[in-house]
Amino acid sequence: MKISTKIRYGMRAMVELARSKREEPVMLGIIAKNQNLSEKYLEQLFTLLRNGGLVKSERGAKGGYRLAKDPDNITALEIFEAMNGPFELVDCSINPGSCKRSSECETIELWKELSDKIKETLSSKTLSDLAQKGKEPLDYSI
Amino acid sequence: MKISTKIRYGMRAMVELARSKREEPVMLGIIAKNQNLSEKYLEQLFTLLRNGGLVKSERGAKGGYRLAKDPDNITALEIFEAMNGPFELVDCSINPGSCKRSSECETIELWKELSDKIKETLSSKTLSDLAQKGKEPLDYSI
DNA sequence: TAGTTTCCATATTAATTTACTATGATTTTT
DNA sequence: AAAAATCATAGTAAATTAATATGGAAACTA
Repeated sequence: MKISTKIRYGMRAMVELARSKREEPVMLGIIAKNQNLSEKYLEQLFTLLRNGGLVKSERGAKGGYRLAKDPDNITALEIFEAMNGPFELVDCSINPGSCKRSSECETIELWKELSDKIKETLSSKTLSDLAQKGKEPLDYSI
Repeated sequence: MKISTKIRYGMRAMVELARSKREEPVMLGIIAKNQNLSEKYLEQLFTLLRNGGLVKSERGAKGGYRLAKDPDNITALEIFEAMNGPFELVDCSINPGSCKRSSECETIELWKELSDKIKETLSSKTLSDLAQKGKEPLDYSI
């Protein structure tokens, strides 16, 4: 059980956006360079963030991305779920039909409790919390 | 981020063992049948449990497996780690060299905290706790 | 002691998921 | 019209997962 790169990249990209002091939207090229990712791949990740309602995009030259909400109101769980879909450790906790043992299963409660703890922990952290760990705001001026 | 079948099967198999009221060791064939798994596959899973010091085996006819410790002294985390190796959500939390961004990473703390919460939750559950969820002890008499 | 029953060890494989790369269209500014 | 950016979708290589397959070794039983 590992955190996928997709989730880690998405989380870090959001922190970068939150640390930006630009008034203008931030181009993917900048973030891609800072995070050592290809711009094309990062585009896919930002599609997920956009679909999750966490960033807004502006197209064309001078376009880019900005946060869709105040970073105080964005939790790590939201970012996680934008990247990875609704959080669930086991399918049967949401859809009991996915496993025919679920009615008699002695371990389903364990996985439910663990899922709840994880969600609780992730939703207690805001993007502001994460962005403050970075030393200074990002300027992006050249 | 899902719990693998390997971990889930291992956890359930341990609960079955814990619920057994036999004095004799339990044969894999019984557990395989109850859990709808092939005996051959279950053998591999029990090798992991044995290497983890959680079960003891007896070979030959009348052989089988039994718990190596009192179920009060076996935690869900031990079972998890026997099946999946030492628990870590991200490599960089243990080996910072695995990611060259780790010194400046704003999210590493998040993953560490989450890892700790998960370990804490899993180690607070004993095999006894899990076994009690099952209605009655298993008899395996024919 | 021959045969059966059980666990032990390792190799192989099919399916799925992950982590991208590639191609090209669309929108906006200059 | 050209350039700069996002948008959409297809394709793919590598890794991981979830098994199956094959044969051996130990212990009990007739």
